Amino acid sequence: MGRRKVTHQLITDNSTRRVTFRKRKDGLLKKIKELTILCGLPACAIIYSEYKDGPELWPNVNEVRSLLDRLSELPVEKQTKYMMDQKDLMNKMIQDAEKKLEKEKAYTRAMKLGIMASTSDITTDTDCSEELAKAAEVIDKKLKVIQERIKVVEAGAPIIKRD
Amino acid sequence: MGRRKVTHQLITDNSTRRVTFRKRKDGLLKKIKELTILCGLPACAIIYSEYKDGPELWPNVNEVRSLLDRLSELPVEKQTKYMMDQKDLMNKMIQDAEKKLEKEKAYTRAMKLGIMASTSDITTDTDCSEELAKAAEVIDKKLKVIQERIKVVEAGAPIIKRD
DNA sequence: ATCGCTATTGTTAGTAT
DNA sequence: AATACTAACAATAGCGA
Repeated sequence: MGRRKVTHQLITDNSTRRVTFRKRKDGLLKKIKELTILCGLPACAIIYSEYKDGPELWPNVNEVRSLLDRLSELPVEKQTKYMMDQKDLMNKMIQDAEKKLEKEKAYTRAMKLGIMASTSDITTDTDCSEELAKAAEVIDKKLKVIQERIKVVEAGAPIIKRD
Repeated sequence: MGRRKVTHQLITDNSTRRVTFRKRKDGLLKKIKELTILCGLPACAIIYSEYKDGPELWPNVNEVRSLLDRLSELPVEKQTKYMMDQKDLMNKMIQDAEKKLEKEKAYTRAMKLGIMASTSDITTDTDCSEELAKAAEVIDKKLKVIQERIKVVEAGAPIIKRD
């Protein structure tokens, strides 16, 4: 039959989860591709799964170089500015990362691009996956609200709440 | 009324593009969130836009370090394997990219870390390279405009416009 | 496990406010 | 420009092969 309503909870059944993963991952990558094309902007996604040794990436790396080059042309201050303009959490990360940059030039360049991997690491601990999933949901809602606020504030619009 | 069929082309109208960006970006982030929750895996997305100084990230950057560390621990063979294991639509693009990777060892390094950027300069896309080439042109102009803006902002001009 | 198939739910383009 | 609405279209859950 058709589909069931989305549940927003960890899929416990292994095969179902695998299938869902593949379907949704494909859909996701497609979405990103569309976004970049429709809006003419750079974006990427990194997805880790238990089914592959490494993360699945979007898009390919052909076009990355041009972006890197373009950014490399920018004075360092502005490159750094990308990161500093991000919220507090980013700041710490950057600082920490900067140490590694000295060792790894290539890596450094990528970092300066503001390209970072992150994870909520809700890894499948069968013990408390349920609780974690719920927690994640709650946190996510909070985040959404916060992001909305940020958006509104940055847009310079007053925060009007009506009921 | 409802919607029109998807066009898969750069939206030239500014306001339309902006609205589409916000809608689709939100949808995308939601999708990623769902994927991570449903499948219990870490994933992230990074989206650059002309509307913000820095990229929009999902989810947050708190756990980035652990993820990066985890990746660094992987043996190089498996890091490389990331790309080779792709079977889906990315396959073609990956293979194509692979050749270029050999030339760019440093860049490859960053890639192996799973840190990637992308641009809409998708001149090599096999599907609709012509249209995309056009898009790339437009994007290029956009980028210049953006850089100009950055300069202005750096010069100390406030962007706060409200009353 | 993977693929094809649809009934359904989910997403969003255009419109009005 | 942001928000709300809704029709149309797209994504996909559950099945069967």
